[in-house]
Amino acid sequence: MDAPDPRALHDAVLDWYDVHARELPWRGGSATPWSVMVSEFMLQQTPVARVLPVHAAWLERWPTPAGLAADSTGEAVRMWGRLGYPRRALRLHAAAVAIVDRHDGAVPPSYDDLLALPGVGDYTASAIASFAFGQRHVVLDTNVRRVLARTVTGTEFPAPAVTRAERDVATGLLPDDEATAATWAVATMELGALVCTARQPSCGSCPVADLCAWHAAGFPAYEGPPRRGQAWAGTDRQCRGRIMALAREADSVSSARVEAAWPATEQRERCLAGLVADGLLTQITPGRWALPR
DNA sequence: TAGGCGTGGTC
DNA sequence: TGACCAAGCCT
Repeated sequence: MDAPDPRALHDAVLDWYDVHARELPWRGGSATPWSVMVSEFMLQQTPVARVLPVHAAWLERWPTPAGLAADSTGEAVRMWGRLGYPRRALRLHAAAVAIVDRHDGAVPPSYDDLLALPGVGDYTASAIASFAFGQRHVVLDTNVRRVLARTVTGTEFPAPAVTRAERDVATGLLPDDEATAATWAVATMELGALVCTARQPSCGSCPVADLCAWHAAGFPAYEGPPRRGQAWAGTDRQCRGRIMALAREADSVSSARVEAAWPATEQRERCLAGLVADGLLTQITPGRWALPR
């Protein structure tokens, strides 16, 4: 099965998006670049449904990068709530500070300037440049990678890490026109999020089912290397999460409370030290911790 | 580059 | 019911 005709793919995906796009607060003409940027940080590994309320509260409190930059990192971590990976809150705060310092408080439109910000990698820089500024960029997130793996390459899942060949495919498929390219980026992501999903894709209602190489090949099962699992029970991650939950809920936390939450001494001490080293926690007195003031 | 890093929902 | 998954980044 050959790769589908690019124009047919474009037309089908763009037409589908025109009808089925979700209305999200960080989309549409009224969304500011800052709103887009905040959403991209929050959506790194966190589902849309959980991001929505936190994103709204965040923008109400800090409508601009300068507002966040003027507040403490601890407040950012507290507002982050239970989105997970709280270091993202730290990085978003640091990015806001950098935007004030280097870009007069305005989210920069340049991919390179965006990429230089803390917590911004290739995906996030491309996404902000594309979604907030309408530029033409390859936006390769997990959704787009899965859509291209299936429709173009004919495999159920993409490789564990982005390959050169994969990037070439995405680049070759990017529409020439800037505005169309930006819509293509968000439309392919949306298709992956709503239809071409990881576990039970809705091929019956997919606009490109008749163009899809994986479909044409009879849905061959994934044969690549095993995909990375995430250990959880008993890990440092769980321990750190437990401690951070305590710290978010109170002005400060005693060592007795931490000990009750995580009895294993060695691991508890290691995680406490790690959280302090990461800037997520401060030791305010011997045996008492708090979010950074 | 592989592994660490939160949290909760789904089937 | 316990894997698997969710708009990744950093070291």
